[in-house]
Amino acid sequence: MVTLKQLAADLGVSHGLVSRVLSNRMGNTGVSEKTRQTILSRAKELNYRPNPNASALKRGLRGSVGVFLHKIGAQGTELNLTFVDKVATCLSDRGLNLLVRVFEEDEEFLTACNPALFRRIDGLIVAGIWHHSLALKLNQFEADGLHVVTACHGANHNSSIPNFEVDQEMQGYIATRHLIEIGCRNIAHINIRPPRHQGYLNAHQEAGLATDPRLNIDTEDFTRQSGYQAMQKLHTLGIPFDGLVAQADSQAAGAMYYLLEKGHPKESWPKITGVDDSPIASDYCAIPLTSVTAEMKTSAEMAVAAIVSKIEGGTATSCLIPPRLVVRESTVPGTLA
Amino acid sequence: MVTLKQLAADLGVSHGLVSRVLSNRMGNTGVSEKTRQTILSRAKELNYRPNPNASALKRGLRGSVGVFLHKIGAQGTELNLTFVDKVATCLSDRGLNLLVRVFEEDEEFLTACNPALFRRIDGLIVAGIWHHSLALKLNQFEADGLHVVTACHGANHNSSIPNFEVDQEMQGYIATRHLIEIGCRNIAHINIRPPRHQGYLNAHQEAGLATDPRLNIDTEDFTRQSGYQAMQKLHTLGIPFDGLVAQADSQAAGAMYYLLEKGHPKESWPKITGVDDSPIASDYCAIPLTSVTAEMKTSAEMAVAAIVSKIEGGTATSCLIPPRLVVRESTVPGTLA
DNA sequence: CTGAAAGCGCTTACAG
DNA sequence: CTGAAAGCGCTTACAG
Repeated sequence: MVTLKQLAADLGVSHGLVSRVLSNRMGNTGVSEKTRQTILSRAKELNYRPNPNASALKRGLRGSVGVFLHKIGAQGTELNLTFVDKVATCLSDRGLNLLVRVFEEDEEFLTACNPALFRRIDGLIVAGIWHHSLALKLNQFEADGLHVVTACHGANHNSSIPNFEVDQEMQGYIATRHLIEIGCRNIAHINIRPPRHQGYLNAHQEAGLATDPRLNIDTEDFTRQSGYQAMQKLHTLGIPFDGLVAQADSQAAGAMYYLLEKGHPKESWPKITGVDDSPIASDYCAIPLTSVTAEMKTSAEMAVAAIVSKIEGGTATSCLIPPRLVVRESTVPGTLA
Repeated sequence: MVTLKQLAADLGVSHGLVSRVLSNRMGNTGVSEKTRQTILSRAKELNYRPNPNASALKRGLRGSVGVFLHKIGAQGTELNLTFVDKVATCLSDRGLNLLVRVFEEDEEFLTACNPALFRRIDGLIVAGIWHHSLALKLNQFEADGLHVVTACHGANHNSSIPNFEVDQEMQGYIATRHLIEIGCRNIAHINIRPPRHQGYLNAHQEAGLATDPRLNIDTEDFTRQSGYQAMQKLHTLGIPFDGLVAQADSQAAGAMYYLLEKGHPKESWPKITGVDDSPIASDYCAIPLTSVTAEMKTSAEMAVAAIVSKIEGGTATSCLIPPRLVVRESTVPGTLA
């Protein structure tokens, strides 16, 4: 557990110099390259790490970043854990601590957002679903001097707060394009988020195909139940279709469950896609589900980079992250899981 | 953002006194009750919070606790997120930071356990599955002066490291007792963890019932697939049974899926129980599943209390946490979800 | 090109 | 009963 002073004494230079060299904040100070190298290599040898508490104290920082998570995704998707894990690792790599809170309801969020908490963090990453009252709150935090970035779905791009979310329109688009490419010509849609629906429409337009509005089923939430009911409605309609774009793995699971329960042989099922690429897709669907990624890791990385930049006085701009398609049995039989 | 000195100046006393009063560490110091109350109330009014960095620095602590999570439970159970969330809240309430890492493989764990990390934490909470090589590693950390507690399943109780886990024998016991109470007399068992199996046996013995060893199906893992295959084996055996104790919600889900796929009417299904009380039980089973809790929140609370106690120079002892039964449709039709 | 010194906000042994 | 003072491990403006 070597300290700066011990390291400096060992090297025979002042600890101020060592600090400046190691943190690469030389200011008006100069060093010979030789001394610099000696300091760097000895620091490595002795495994020196600055004490984050002392550093933060001196620099007037807290050394922690808050990560507030509104639970998103249907239960069981584990999107949240993936996000937290990645944020934690990225922050830790930069010597920052993490203050996590997970919320199910807005009220809990507001309670947790108290002055006591804000005394302990330099910045706040908020993840979940974007909505107007949340944005107002966050703008107020910014005005009070707390740096904020979001990794929220459906963010308003006019907001001055940088946001990092997957491109939902592209999610709808690549799922639909995939179905078209493998030969589907009548593709139903379990609809809830307009951007994803737009992607569904765009893929059809690009391929010169018409969409049948009757095959679009609006739903209220991302539960398995809503997928089940949507499939039931489609079935009742009686219009044949050979593809189904669901907006969540959980909904796709519910749709498959309906088909299974009603005894439809699997060979007769439409080709189905989901969204999230969650354990539900790989393990909890009747047929392993082709799905579009939610890019939680990427948004975590970007959110951390952005909050760090803001804390250090820099800037950060929003980014819409492109998703990827993960092909499984539900659209291409014989695919290895 | 009031500091100790500002608060002291406002009160007209020395900041040393304020520190001692607020932290309740009076040592040889005395204060009149009146002064004490004045200090306390003014601190509250001004919303004073000690700077955790300064406090930790002075006290020779790091102010952070590591939480290392070996992913446990089948995917989709969200046990891990529940645990992290609770640990985070408990630590935060005590002014401690959190350094989370989530691991899937032992190797990642070992890589993360490096000196650089240990410079940043006062203690380590390890959650996941207990195994011997892990224990050796943890004992070594303890020897190196890092405080460790575990919240691991299947811990060896001879270990000197305090462990907080749900009572697995009781999990098997209360699930089985419940089935016996509602009238089941031939109860199959999807078996993987010996303690849970022991609980299954104990419940029978207590009720004066014999168990049929042929209805015990050994499995290799907690996946849905293993539950599916176990149900298939039971079906092939042809021995009638009216209850089924699965050792995980995921296995129960797989067993139900088999029954559904083979077209067995739900009325003819055995009464089924799971373990974990996860979203799988409530949302992803063909029938909402009666399940036994994993008590992740309680073990998180206990682990935090224990690590804090150790850091502050106290002691901590292991605890086996009693689980609870959550009754749903799969054993008592008509139960509200 | 380099070092001495002040100070971040606390805690606590010590002196009165 | 109470306060002045040293010092935790850093960073950085300043003097040489």
